[in-house]
Order: sequence, then structure tokens, then C-alpha cells
Amino acid sequence: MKTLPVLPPICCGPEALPLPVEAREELAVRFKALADPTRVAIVNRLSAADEVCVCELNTAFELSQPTISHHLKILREAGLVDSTRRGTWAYYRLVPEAIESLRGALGG
Amino acid sequence: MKTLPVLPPICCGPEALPLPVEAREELAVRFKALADPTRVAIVNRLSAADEVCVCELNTAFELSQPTISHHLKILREAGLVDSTRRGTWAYYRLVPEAIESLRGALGG
DNA sequence: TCCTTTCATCGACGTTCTTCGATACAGCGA
DNA sequence: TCGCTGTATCGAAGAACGTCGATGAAAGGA
Repeated sequence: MKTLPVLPPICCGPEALPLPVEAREELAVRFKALADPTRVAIVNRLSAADEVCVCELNTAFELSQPTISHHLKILREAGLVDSTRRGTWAYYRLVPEAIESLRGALGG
Repeated sequence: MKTLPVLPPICCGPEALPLPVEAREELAVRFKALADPTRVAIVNRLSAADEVCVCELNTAFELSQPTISHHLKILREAGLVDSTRRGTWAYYRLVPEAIESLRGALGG
């Protein structure tokens, strides 16, 4: 279990401090994970349920199974999403704190 | 003056509706604008001041002037940033409502 | 044991992105 | 008018990305 690095706020207002280089990169990785329409849709779908079977995602999008798997990997590595395997099936769920921390990076 | 399209929430919780295709794409464009460390740093810098001269950005980063100009264009086209020209100099400022709407897309 | 199903990984292809030097353009001072 | 300075755009090179078919690995049923 990887711990989530703290995401300092990018903005807004005079209290926003200059970001160190690592923070810029970490934030860019997270935003990059959301920088694709399919991944936005996956996150949206995951947010509506407790967990979602990969098999369901595979039929929900008009993309090949390896492509969906690839997108899930990117979301996983960005920490936005989490998975469990039960028997043959894999289930993914959102990591709400990760979304929340991204939200926090956009100010508040 | 282009009006900002409304960004529906991606998440979180049961009230999150399935995103139409155009909304996925619009959101992906905005997140893509923040999917680069340099652009994150630019936004961060803009958020700390009312407006910033391009000349200042050019010296603040170890990147060529055309590269900075390119990143500013991407931020501009995503609606996150706004520019004015005064004489020879160009000044950029953040569009707080655009950031706020992105924040809103990450839930409330 | 063998076959089927589910998911992840690999390798490849075309597209998009980041970056740069060169160039164009506009404002200003001499 | 001429040259200088600050920005934007162009064109190209290399890296990263999205996508797929083929393959691999693990679980379950016959």
C-alpha cells in the first residue's frame, strides 16, 4: 500500500506558495491521469458505485480489453483508483481521498 | 470573449450522473492543460499575483521562449488563463472561475 | 487433466506532445 | 526610417501516448 504524497495547493490567492519541482511533477501525473476522455468516464462510472467489475467496463466502452486494462493501470499508478481480485474477476473502486486531494490542490 | 462550458461533476457520490461524451472530452481538455509540470508551475505562479509579465516567466523557467509561449497558448485555449498586451509586453492572469469549475468537477 | 473465461502484459503502429532554432510581427527609441 | 526588443508562430526532431492483436497467467468447470 503506497501512501499518497501530499498535494500542496496550486492556487488560488496570496497564500499559494511556489511549488517545489517534485510537487509540480506529482500534480502533473495526477492531472495526466484525468487527461483522457475514457479515463474521465471510468472515474465517473466508478464514482457512482462502490466497486465495478472490469468485465463491466470492458463492455461499457467501445474499446478493446487491453486498452481498458491500460487505462486502469494509469489510474492505479496515479493513486486515483484501487483494485481487488476475487477469483477470476477484478473489481475497481475510486480512492476518494485522492480525488479530494486533487480538489484541494485547486484551491479552497 | 468565449463563454466557459459548464463542467458537470465527475464524482463523487451517488448523485454523480453518467457523463455525456462531450462532457468527457471537455473535461479531458481542461485536465490535459494541467498535465504538465511546467504548466502547473505557471498556474501556480499566476495564482500568486494579479498578473505576470511573460518576460518574467521566460526568465523563471529554464526553457526557451517559444516553449513558454506554447504552454501559455495551451492554458489560454483551455480557458484557464487570460492575456492582455500593453505595448511590447504581454501579461497573463489566472481565470479563477475556470479553476473553480474544474474544482467543482471533482465533486463537492 | 484440459478447456474456457477473465484480466494483465507485450510488441507494434500511428498520433500527439514537448521542445527547440529560425522566423515573423509589432512597438518603441534613436 | 532603421534597428532593437518582446512575443507569437512555424517546422522539425524525439519522446510519450492511445490503441490494437497476440500472448501469458490464474481461476474454475467438465
